[in-house]
Amino acid sequence: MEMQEIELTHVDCGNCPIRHRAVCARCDATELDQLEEMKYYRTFEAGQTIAWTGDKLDFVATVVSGIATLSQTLEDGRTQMVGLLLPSDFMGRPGREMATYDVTATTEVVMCCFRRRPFEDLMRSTPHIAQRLLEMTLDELDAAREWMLLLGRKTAREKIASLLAIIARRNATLKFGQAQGPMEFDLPLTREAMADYLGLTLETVSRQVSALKREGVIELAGKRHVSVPDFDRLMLETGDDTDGGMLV
Amino acid sequence: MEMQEIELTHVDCGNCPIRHRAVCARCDATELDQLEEMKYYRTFEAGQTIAWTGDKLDFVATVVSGIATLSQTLEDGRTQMVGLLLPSDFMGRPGREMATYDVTATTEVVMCCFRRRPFEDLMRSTPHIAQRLLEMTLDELDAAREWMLLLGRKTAREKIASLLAIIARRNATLKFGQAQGPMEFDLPLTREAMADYLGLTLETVSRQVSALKREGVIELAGKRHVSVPDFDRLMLETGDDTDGGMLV
DNA sequence: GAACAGCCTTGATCAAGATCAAGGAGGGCG
DNA sequence: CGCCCTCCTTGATCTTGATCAAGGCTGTTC
Repeated sequence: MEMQEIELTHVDCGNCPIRHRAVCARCDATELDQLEEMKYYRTFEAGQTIAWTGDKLDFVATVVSGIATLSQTLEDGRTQMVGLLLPSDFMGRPGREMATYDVTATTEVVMCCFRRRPFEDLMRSTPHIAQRLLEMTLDELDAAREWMLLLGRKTAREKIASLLAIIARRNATLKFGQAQGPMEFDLPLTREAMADYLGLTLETVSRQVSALKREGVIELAGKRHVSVPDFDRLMLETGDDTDGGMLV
Repeated sequence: MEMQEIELTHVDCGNCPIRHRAVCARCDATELDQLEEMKYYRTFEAGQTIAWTGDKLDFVATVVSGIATLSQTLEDGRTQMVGLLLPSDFMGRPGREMATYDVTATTEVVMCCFRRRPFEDLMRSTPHIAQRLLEMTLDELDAAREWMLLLGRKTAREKIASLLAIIARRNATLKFGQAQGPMEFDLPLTREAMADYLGLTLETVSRQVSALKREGVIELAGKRHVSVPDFDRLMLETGDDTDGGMLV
């Protein structure tokens, strides 16, 4: 069966990724209509908690705009970010009632939501959806494993470089379809959130970012705006294999 | 649709988890027959590499017996284990040609394999399979995220305690259907493999295991045989929330 | 049973990153 | 404008786990 992107013209919400990514790849009009009827939008403010671990979560959703994080916390308050939701990412788990992570809006976030029950029903009657979700979940699993390598074996400097590379790449992909040229972007995370992502303290993040700046690997305008004059130079700092990898 | 375990009597390989877990949960005889025809077994010796990152991998498989690991390596050789395959776990990715991790047999391993192409075809025509694989993949993703918390935020001692708890629990589940009583098991991993799992060095693993033994949290017979006199006591050392968690 | 190999333990020292502490930059608001 | 608040930076010191090094245990091979 061949992948086939639908015409976006018959989608009233061009941004809504559940159509574009999770369903439309192999869709027909009927399915779209069903999804169309059950979807609704919610907006969360920056800093707002979308769900706490253990909360009942009666919807699944995709991020339309903004950035949200998934994180887990130990008894004594140490927290580790375990997922970063960018536009088009999927959130929630069909077949599970409870949230298993804290979900927090980092910026203002718009989500396209589907009530869980009807979505599950549709999933059962529409094989493409499970297949597409499987693909997306496998991609997430790959990303999680890349992240495990980072957490377990990289130095602080390599962690920072890796995070910058990930954001830069993802940004470039969103904008241009692929990475290219000198890159420039705003960090969507505070130093503390970066630390939670990387398993470091915020002081260490700050120091390493300063070091990369001092050495000309990156340039900073203000605290958040980053430009990367030479992406390959940055990649050298990540510790990653230069050829393989990056399949996601 | 209700889950429904098949009678294992009409399965010639009672152990083969792709039948039992990935397919049989919602199966009919026809599907079983198709799977039956395309499956074959392979045995790998302890220490043998099943696939290197980048290798062409023309099958998917489930572990029938033995233990295998997934790991990733940085340019300079630092390695991080990113997956542990125990009996009934699934390996390989429908829709992808290449292995993205090194897969290594830790003990002798028997796998029940399906050539990738026919399996993918079957998956397309049999929605249950994608749905079941999605469930399994989501479970793996949860486990990976739990693991990220461990790698990013736990101390060496907590890491060791967590690993022991995971193995103890998994072992008890396999044997009794759920955790219970005083637990006893053989470590399936060398100290070095444990270190790769936990993002530590083998020396640190050795020291922390010794410390837990010295303090009576665990008992050791030889280097590998562990018994846990009081599971709750061990859990206290993991740093985890005692109530929540462990949804997988 | 001696020699060897693989795996593990323990000790001494070192260094990366955490922790503790102080203060700076920018932005919103009275 | 001045105040406060959040976020960030930098310095000094401490701690955890890494690194370097030596040797022990167990099982296998000849």
